[in-house]
Amino acid sequence: MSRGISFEKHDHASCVNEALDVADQFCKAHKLQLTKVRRRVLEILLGQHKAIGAYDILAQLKAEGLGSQPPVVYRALDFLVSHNFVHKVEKLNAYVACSHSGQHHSPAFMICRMCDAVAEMQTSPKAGVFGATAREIGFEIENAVIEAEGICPSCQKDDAAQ
Amino acid sequence: MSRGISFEKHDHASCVNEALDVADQFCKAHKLQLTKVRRRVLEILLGQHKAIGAYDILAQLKAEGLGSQPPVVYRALDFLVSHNFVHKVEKLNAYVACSHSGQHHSPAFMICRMCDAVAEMQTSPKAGVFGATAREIGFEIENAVIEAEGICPSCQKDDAAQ
DNA sequence: TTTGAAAGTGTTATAATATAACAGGATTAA
DNA sequence: TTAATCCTGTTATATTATAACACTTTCAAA
Ligand SMILES: [Zn+2]
Ligand SMILES: [Zn+2]
Ligand SMILES: [Zn+2]
Ligand SMILES: [Zn+2]
Repeated sequence: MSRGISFEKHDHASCVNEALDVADQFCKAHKLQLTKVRRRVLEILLGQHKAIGAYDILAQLKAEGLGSQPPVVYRALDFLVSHNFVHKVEKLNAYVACSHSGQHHSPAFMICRMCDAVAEMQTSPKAGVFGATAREIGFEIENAVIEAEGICPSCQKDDAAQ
Repeated sequence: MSRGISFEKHDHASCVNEALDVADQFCKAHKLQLTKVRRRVLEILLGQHKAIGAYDILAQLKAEGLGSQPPVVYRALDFLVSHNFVHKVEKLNAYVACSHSGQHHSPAFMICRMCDAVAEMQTSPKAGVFGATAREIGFEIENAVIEAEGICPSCQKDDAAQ
């Protein structure tokens, strides 16, 4: 399982650029069209390690003259989600850029309720006690939503400093 | 961890009655008002081991003359959820009666995408690999959404029978 | 047993999230 | 270059959820 990188200090500019590069290459390789709108939505989401609502994204697109109606952003999100460039955080009805773009994987999230930061990590839903119980009762897991809410390391420090 | 009882054949009438009894007793003991609307919403949810949307519940209440506007059902759901008689299934934006009423616990769900049945089981979010990783990166888990989608045993059988 | 505070309900209005449907434009592959 | 496919623009509407305020019920203190 990978680390929750978004909670750690890192070179975010190159974090964004690398992810965009990966997306460009993946789409080229798989003959997918990473169009202007789609690429821009991904870029907006990559801008922050937070989950952003569809209508907030839409507001940005609008300001940039890149489409003004809900279907525009929802279609872009559908594309990005279906190819795993972006995930939906069900608990927030909001969307977050993937930290492991292009690969099929089962994400899990840790959501800070103070600063709204979201860290993604990888899971194996069929492993562990949960998977064992599923097998035991004969339930075939196809995909899993795993989202923990709590407080991130940096907000814990801030809290303690008071 | 308890079994996914809703996927198993069981005496559902007594399953409902027991849950209502537990709720009655819990509310009495904790001086909570399990009012007509609240009790009826719980009963409707207990009727099926499925997640039901707020507006579907509202439609039933309406038909029974028990309140006709959204806030009525959302307030009842707020009460029932806050006391753990009911859980929200985030993936479905829908609500399901708890199978372990009255006790504080961390539910996890298995949702059949064919018949919509929902089975609840108990988890310890802080245990396992996920919890370990959270501790490692210093994230304090307060609560977790764990919802697996897939196919329940009975739908698998039906499928195979084709 | 009044009476006042707290909790619950009824209702109107509106916010927030998401999709259906169809016309038109761009891209791709014959 | 043409047909098929995919993408976008737009209107309209569906679905889920909450704010705000008036009124009623419940409960407990006086
Ligand atoms: Zn970054
Ligand atoms: Zn934080
Ligand atoms: Zn039952
Ligand atoms: Zn099923």
